[in-house]
Amino acid sequence: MPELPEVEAARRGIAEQLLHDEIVEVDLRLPKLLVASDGLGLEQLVGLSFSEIRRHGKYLTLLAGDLALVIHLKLSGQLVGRGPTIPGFDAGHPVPAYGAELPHKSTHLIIYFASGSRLYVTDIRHFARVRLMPVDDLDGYFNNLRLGPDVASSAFERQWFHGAIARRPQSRLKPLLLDQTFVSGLGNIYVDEVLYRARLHPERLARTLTPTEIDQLFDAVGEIMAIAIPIGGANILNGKAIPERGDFPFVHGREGIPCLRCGTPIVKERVDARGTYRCPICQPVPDAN
DNA sequence: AACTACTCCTGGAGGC
DNA sequence: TGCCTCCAGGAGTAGT
Repeated sequence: MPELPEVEAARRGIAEQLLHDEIVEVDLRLPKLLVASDGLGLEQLVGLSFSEIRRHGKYLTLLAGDLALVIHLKLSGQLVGRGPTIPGFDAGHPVPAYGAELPHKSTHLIIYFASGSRLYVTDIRHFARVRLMPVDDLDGYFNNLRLGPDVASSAFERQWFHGAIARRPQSRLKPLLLDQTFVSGLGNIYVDEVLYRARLHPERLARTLTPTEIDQLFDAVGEIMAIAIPIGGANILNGKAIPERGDFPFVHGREGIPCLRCGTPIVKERVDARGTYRCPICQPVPDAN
């Protein structure tokens, strides 16, 4: 699913290929994709162009005039750029059933630009949302979400992390890292990757971590992001699997496959109703806390 | 305030 | 092969 690296790939694609290109038409095919503030509609984007794009965690914000689009791809959303004068990009969850043809049954929004470029929003499961609001409402919207620091930003800092872990002593590590108000950007796949790299069991309690283990966890977040972001995430790059991605993801989705470190078969379990993968030797079950 | 449960969806996988 | 059932899960919201 689209997590920070995939959303960052979308941010870069839009930033490099679709800014400052006049919007000439907007085609909303799945009305509930859009959540618009009172009195606003996507047709008000026509004649404007996107001037800036920001990302915080898994949220993207596009600015056009005094309007803002806030996009969340949720479980299965995808942003695709196409055009006669741009390289194009595919970021997020692919829609394999329909191949490369666009638009298709799961294409829910198309934004047409003056250059001939198009931005497609696709989503198999219809969970993604695009919010349209006045720029002046952005701060209020994000303040209300109370997002933690973006794990790929300078705000995600080692000493802060030690303190933040200490403030959530009773939390299990996996639910804690998935909590976007704790840190922002990690989802089910990358939390598994981070905990595997840090050799920590998903249900360890925060208060049982030694300072060294907190450092390992902090470092693992940065290292996994440093691997995933340059390749555009775990799912796809430019619409197809990434042959050069090697073994990545290292643990998620690898049930029964030998651990890359010790050869023990990876196990799949449920933690808070989420499929969770770990190495039973590298990430041993904690003692009773 | 801080938990948990429920909700939204449909392609793909598995059973027979 | 085909029909059926079930699963995947981020985050907003309602309920406790």
